[in-house]
Amino acid sequence: MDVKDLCLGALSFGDATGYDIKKFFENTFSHFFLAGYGSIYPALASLTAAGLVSCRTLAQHGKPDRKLYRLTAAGRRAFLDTLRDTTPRHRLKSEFLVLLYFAHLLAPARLQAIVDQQLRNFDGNLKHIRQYEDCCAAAQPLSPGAHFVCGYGKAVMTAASEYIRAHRHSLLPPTGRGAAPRKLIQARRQPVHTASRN
Amino acid sequence: MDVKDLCLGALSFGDATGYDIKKFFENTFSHFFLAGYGSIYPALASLTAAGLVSCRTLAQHGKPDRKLYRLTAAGRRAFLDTLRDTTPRHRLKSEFLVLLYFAHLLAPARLQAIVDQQLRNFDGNLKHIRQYEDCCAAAQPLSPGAHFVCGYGKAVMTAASEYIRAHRHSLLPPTGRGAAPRKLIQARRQPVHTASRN
DNA sequence: GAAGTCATGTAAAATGTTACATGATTCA
DNA sequence: TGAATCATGTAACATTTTACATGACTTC
Repeated sequence: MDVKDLCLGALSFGDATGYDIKKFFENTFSHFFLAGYGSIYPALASLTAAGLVSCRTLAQHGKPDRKLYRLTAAGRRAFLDTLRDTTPRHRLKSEFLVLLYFAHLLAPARLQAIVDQQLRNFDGNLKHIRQYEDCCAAAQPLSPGAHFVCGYGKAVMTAASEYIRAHRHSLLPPTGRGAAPRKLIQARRQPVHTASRN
Repeated sequence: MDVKDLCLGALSFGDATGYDIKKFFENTFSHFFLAGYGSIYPALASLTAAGLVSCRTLAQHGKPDRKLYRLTAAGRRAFLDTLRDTTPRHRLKSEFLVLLYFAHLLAPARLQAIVDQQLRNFDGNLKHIRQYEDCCAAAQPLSPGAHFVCGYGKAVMTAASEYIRAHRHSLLPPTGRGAAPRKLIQARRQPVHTASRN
């Protein structure tokens, strides 16, 4: 399932331009699927060539023409096929966790900054989801799928935040006012024969 | 942060072959970073060319020669620089959630299968993390980073599982013994003008 | 006056996945 | 006898990211 398929999905809710589709992705999928213009515009071009979407060009003054895309019957069928056949993968790619795994090689201040930044990100994402829910719910009730997915995002990010807040101390060397005078902990050089056998 | 950097990280725990490194990734990073041979072997070749790792070839009978890689001083420095400079991103890419977002276009049986499969995956991953913790802890206490990252994985996947178990019914049309005789719910055709403006 | 929004795209570079190719040994 | 483990790699393909290029209008 790639950006092309997601574009079909976005268009299943109505006609849109590439720009609109990016907005839609940001509002709706931001916490589990992202795409930039550099993949959306080529995807739309390729879908048009394949006859899965059609395109009406609307002239504008000053700005580039708006290109309004619409699902064709073939496109709708293709999307349903994708939904039927796609293997539901679920992959996390986290430099954040990699860095924390190597906490013993990081300066304490760096570690602090990384953790704080991630907590802010989660807070921002949570806020974003809540806004999306409120703003959509004002217009019409969210579809069950949208509702489920928002709830999932909130549940997971809340759990992640709580875990981080509860356990961040275990990564940091004991420091600060009231504690014992700051003792720099040396990054232990690991012995060079853990993973090898023979 | 790419596979090359992760290879340096793996080698920071000791010399290893490409094969060992893949094992290491699977044991250690599997829930937030994966790489296959097709990216590991080229990465090691390129690191060797760049002088960040050195390579000893050990002949074997029948099998291809083992190539034992070791971090060079430059490699160790490069890895520390990466740890210092990498922006800690954290991205989920989930076809699972995309499919659920479009629950209204999925056959009920398909929806069931998707959800069940994902729950099994989470259970499997949780088991995998627990085994890793137990097996490592038997040898030596886990590093704080490793411990934190395992705990994070468990916390998040547990929350995800619980959320799914608690809310999956909201995706499925009411069905089954005891309930009202199965009433097929038609996938509502969405009107075609939600996302467009103008 | 600066920043943000609307609006399109291309091209190069980086990255990663998949399939292929080989083959002995060990375990059930 | 078949599957799994050990062990390497290449080549083609797919995909994504990043930077570039343009430019008017609106809001602070």
